[in-house]
Amino acid sequence: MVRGKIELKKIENANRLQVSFTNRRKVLMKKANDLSILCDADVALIVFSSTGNVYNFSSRRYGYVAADHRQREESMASELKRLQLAIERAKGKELEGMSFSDLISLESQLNDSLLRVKDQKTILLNQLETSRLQEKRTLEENRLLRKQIESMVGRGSSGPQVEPEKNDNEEHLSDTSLQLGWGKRKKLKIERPAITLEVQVSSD
Amino acid sequence: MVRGKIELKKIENANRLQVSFTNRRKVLMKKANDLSILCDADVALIVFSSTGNVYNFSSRRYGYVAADHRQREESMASELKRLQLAIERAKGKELEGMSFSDLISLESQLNDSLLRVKDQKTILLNQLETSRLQEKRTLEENRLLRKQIESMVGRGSSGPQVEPEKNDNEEHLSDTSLQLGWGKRKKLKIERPAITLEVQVSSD
DNA sequence: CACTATTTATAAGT
DNA sequence: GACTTATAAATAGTG
Repeated sequence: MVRGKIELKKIENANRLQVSFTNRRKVLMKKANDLSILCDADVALIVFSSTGNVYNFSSRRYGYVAADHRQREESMASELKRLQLAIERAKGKELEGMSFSDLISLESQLNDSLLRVKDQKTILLNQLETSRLQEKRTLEENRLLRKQIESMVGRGSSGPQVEPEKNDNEEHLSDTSLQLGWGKRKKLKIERPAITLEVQVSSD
Repeated sequence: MVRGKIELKKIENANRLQVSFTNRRKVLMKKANDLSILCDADVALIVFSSTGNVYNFSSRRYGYVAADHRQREESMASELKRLQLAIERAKGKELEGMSFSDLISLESQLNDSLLRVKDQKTILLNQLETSRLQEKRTLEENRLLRKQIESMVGRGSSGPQVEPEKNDNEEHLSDTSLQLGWGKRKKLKIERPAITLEVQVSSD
């Protein structure tokens, strides 16, 4: 700048500071704008003067508004806090501040939840049972078909015209059904907690 | 700038754009810094390049960090989503995608929660009982004190100096304990499902 | 990255 | 603020 480099420290003269602030702010905004246009960038700039004024620039090609951001972030933060508390309470923690009637409705909600979870378990198991039965039926059908073919071909042929590789299909299917369930049956059985009934009864 | 004014529109040559972006970004940052120091202002600047890079400057004299606002917002949003799902599941909804073992651990967690909630109810009730007893004791004490005063003053005084309206307090407390609980026990008891064991056995 | 011609930005004064 | 001026900084293009 003029008359030698200026040193990088706060301008003491309030008047000069104000003038410098105005000029530099305008230039900064302009350069931010130039950058965003010339170089296809998204730029957001917010300036608080020492007197408390706020100046804002945003290219907002992505709808970015610095001022809004604060608000949005704040509201998200509070929503997050709320949800975290709700979860803690659903886990049966942070219950200290709750009234008795709140506790009761929470308890009843948890009971509802338990029912739903158990229903879902039942649904899953039924699905497995169904597919196991279907698999069994398919296997039986296959067996019958193979028998039928054998009797049709008779002992006249030396090689199998219907390749036993068809078994591949069958095997694949049973593999799937195994994956889906029966390999885990025992494990599932073990993981049974026998506490539900006990808890419910004892608590009343 | 050089060779006549440049026009304010996106630089088409990708290479030149990149160079220009780098230079201009640096200058913009420097000027933001200069402004904040020289003019005692708070400046926050965020730049997203067209390639997705993020550059940030903040004087943050007010603790304001324009920094990865977007990133923070994104992570908050996903955290929010996660929590919302967790809550739905704690409520026993949105269970479709869950594996059987997940369902089982959810069930066991819900059982834990129930226990805790019931404990908390008990604690609350005990507290109420305790304070009710204490209240009773205080009343008794008051009665004795009044008697003592009466005997000290003798038959000289005509009206009661300690008002018997204190009874109000006691009634309020017992009302509360009634409101809070015992009317709903039966309802909770009814909500028992007996499906789990049956299902597990039949599936084997 | 360095150089260079030219435009911009700037402080101080009017 | 707006204009002026002397000088520093930034910039696009080039080597």
